[in-house]
Amino acid sequence: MFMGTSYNSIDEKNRMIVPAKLRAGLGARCILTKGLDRCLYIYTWEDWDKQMNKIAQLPESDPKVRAFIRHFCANAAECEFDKQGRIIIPQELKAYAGIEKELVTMGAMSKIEVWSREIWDAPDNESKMENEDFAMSLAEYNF
Amino acid sequence: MFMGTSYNSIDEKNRMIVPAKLRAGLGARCILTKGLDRCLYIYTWEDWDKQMNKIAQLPESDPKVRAFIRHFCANAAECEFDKQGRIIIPQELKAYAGIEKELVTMGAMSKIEVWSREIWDAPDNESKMENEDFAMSLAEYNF
DNA sequence: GTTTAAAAGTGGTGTATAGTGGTAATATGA
DNA sequence: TCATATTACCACTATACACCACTTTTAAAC
Repeated sequence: MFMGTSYNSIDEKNRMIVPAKLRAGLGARCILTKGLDRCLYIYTWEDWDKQMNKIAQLPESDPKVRAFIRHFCANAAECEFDKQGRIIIPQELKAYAGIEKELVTMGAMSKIEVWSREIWDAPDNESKMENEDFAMSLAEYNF
Repeated sequence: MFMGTSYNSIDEKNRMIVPAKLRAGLGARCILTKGLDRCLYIYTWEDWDKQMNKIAQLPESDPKVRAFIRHFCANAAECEFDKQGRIIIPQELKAYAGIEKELVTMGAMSKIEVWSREIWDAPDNESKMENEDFAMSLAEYNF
């Protein structure tokens, strides 16, 4: 179970630190790919496998399903850590997430999300629930 | 069932004591996260786990669910006690609760609430209802 | 009521390691 | 062969963590 938030940066060689606490939950390698919002997902190898199996159940005749598969798989990169615990973010993914320098890494249950700090902190970021929204959602889901 | 109130302080290293009486009800570790008002919640690991399992059932394709997961996980910290029974409060949570030095810790049924003392004692603290007010409100729920 | 002892809470110090930046070596392509 | 890009390696710094010592409070016994 990944959780917690870290603020770090990416260097000119596109290396990013995976915070030690989160790193401990990944093995020797991990999968980096495009997320559903403007962020990147990091999966453990095992969870990635599960996701793939889930997706494999979807009907490929549906164009939306095909687009979904492309979104996930075409950009997936298998990453290994260097001795300092960093992975390299491919250009394509970096661009997709709008990452320039500062980034936010957060645990999100079975995966890790990586955001550009500017995008994450932006006032119009709908993915970031403010407190009242959150309280409302709690009621909605009978929490 | 957590009960009682304690007044303590946080030090420069963001360490706070979990009062011994409350600590006994938590195991070796606990979860610290944002509360609904301007306070923090401490959950037992078991309670947290239950909540997480509930959330894991929700469909991730729903943007609200994703935001929900982010709010829950990103703001949560798994805490372990040091030999003196203290936990470390992450910067983000400290800022959210407006904690500077003095804090109030109170048992609240299945969880523990942590408040900045200044905010808790403030005359405009709506969370601290005086008798007539809350008695009225409870009538609404047939209490 | 006073004394004693144990537990709870506070503060500080040193060490390990996480994170950052840079350099060297290897590979790749022109 | 040379220039560029990529990868692996190394070194430094700041922070976080574990440990220790002390103070204060609470409880208990005389």
